[in-house]
Amino acid sequence: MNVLSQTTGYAIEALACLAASSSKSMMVREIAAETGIAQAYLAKVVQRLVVAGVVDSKRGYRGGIYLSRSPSDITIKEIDDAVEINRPPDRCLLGMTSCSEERACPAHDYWKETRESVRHRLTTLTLDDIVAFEIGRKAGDSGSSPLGAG
Amino acid sequence: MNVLSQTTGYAIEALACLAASSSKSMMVREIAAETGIAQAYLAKVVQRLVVAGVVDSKRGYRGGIYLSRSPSDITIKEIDDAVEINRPPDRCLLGMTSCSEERACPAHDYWKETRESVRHRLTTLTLDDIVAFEIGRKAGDSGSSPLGAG
DNA sequence: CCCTTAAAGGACATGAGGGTCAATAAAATA
DNA sequence: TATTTTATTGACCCTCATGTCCTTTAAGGG
Repeated sequence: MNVLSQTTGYAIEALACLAASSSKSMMVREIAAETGIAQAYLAKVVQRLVVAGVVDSKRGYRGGIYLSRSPSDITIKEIDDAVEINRPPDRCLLGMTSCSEERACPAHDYWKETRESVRHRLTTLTLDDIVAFEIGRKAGDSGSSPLGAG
Repeated sequence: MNVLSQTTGYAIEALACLAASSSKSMMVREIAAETGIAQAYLAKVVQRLVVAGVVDSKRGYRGGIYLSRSPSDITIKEIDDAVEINRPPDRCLLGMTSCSEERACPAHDYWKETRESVRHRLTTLTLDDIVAFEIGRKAGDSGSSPLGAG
């Protein structure tokens, strides 16, 4: 049971790394080194963020990428949408293809509410929250999560 | 955002079809015809259910498959476990590999609770509930779901 | 203008999920 | 026993997510 893909996870980690950096701009290579994500693949992921306008980029000498907005203004949902292009529609909770809005399966309404709840979290959570997580992580801290036990 | 795989969905539909049938036993071919699932693939899926002891089978002339227990005694979770062999562990809500129980991401606790809620639904919901769904479907009925709006 | 540098982009590799097809094994019946 | 029937099994194919490698394009600095 997964919500965001591993690739979207990479995007989040990379952007959090960028947002947490003291310098405004970073090279993909630096981010890859810090996060441990494979550089060549991360470059492809970053490309999608550039296309979506989440980050801006500059080529060549002294090039790199930088956030197009404040971290508090970039939601996880937005990052996910940027990365997951041509996303297949959500399946029924039970995986049944015969389940539809008109003829709901026994878990249909429950699942609809749950999906909506998750979607709400994703639009509420911003890069700032992730940065706090990353900082805490480096400090060996186990500080409380911004959203609590939900 | 998917919970059960398409293949598990096939298993549920097939078992519901079997449970709803007036005859105790059905051939895979019949179930495939009624559900619209590809026969050759359904045979493989059914095989996993046989191995897991959810259904029994008989080969040759007048052979077929039949439920090993009452439909009210077969949970969706059990079907899922039977089908999903070697299932990879659940990812963090945010897809971050660096998230763990020791150093939780900002959505960790929330996601843990949500996962548990879904798991509970899956262990509560039985084949009987699905059969009711299928029967209502054939009748063009839009009857209420056994579990309500959750 | 030439060289270096870093993002952009294309070609290809790999593994899992979903799916097909043909061969094999057991069960009933003629 | 021979034939039919149906589950079982193995080999193969397609698509997609993930990932690597190599070339191309733009931007600065000498």
